[in-house]
Amino acid sequence: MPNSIRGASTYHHGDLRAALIDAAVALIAEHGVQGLSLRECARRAGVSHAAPYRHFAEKNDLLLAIAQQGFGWLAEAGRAAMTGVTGARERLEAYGVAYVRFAVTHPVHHRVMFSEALGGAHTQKGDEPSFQLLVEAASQAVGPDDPPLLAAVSAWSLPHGLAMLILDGRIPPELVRTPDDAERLAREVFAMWRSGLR
Amino acid sequence: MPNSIRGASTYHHGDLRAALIDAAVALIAEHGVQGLSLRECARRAGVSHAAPYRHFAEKNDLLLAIAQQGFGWLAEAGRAAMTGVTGARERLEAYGVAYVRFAVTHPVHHRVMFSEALGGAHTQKGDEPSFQLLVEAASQAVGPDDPPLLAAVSAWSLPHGLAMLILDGRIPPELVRTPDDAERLAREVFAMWRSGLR
DNA sequence: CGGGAATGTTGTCGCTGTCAACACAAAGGA
DNA sequence: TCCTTTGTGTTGACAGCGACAACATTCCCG
Repeated sequence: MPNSIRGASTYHHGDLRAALIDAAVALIAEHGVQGLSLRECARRAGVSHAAPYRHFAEKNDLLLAIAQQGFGWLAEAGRAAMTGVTGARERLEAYGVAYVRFAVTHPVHHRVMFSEALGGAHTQKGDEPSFQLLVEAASQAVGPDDPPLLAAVSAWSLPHGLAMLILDGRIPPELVRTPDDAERLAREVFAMWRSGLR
Repeated sequence: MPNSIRGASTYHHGDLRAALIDAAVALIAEHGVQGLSLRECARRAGVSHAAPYRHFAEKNDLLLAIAQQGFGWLAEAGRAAMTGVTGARERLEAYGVAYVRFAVTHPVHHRVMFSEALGGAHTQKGDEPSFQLLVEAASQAVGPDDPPLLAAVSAWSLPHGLAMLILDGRIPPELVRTPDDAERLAREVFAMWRSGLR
């Protein structure tokens, strides 16, 4: 029972872990990953400066939790985008478009998921579901003898690069005002690689 | 006359600005952008903790200097890779391959160039030479009526995404042990988009 | 009802970015 | 030659941070 609901201030917060994650996401949205501070998160959660250490051994663990949340959402979005799509290449493209939309919809999560602070963390191993999804789709898009990994890397690089460029503000903002804009741009980029830039 | 050359310790360093940049690059290579510390840079340059402020108004300005150095090198590498290549699409691909090689050869610079800490900085405007180069090449690769910006974005996204994935360690390391490996991988990814993943 | 086990607090440490005040050195005009 | 100006490096200070230890409170389960 969080304080904010109860009104009265209880010694125990109730769901401090989730509150800290939310505060961290908000803080990163305001001041970037570099501007994240455990003490400020604690302040916003109405809790003392050392309380976060009961839930996260160190600052990076908080970032890791955000990343895990993001990878879960991404796998979900990718799965949803691919259901009903039958052609292998169409599935890859659907995943890519959903990838870009996810990045634009959850910019903080996407940035944290691929921030270097998580260097040696769990996402390095290929067992991330969102990545597995991609490799599966890729393996069906190439011949049985071709290395599926190469196809997966190829199919991942394009939406990943586009998403990064958008988040970094390198794409003219009028092209990506809304998630729908970003999705349309992603489709156009895919189309360009399918036809024009051959 | 730097202290290290003179042997004797002189009050004035001689080229502290460059020394600080080099120290910062080394530090980031060891501990990531988050692990960069002006005081540690000063220590490694054999100088007091506040000396860097005579050359950089704040920490971000040091990162900005690294980024500018990187953008210069990138434009240089891109120009070199495209000279002698005549076909418009071949030029775009040559730029992309050089882009990936640059990122692998100067990982710290590439990471800083696209780190969020530089948010509102100069690289946002499209007047970066390395970006101009890309737009020019793209405008020749599409029909005269097609928007060159879209082609540029498309041609940028793929190598940018691949470079990011490599730097983040998301590509199996045996594929990218050396810059030559990375360059080969980049060519294969381009080839895959040209033929297979249509 | 009682005693761990969680969870939150207070206090502390060293480190950092940044500023202000001061010290030294090089350059150039009198 | 001297002496002032300007650039550069130093010392000292302050607040904020991550992290730890010691302590307080509450929850839960036997």
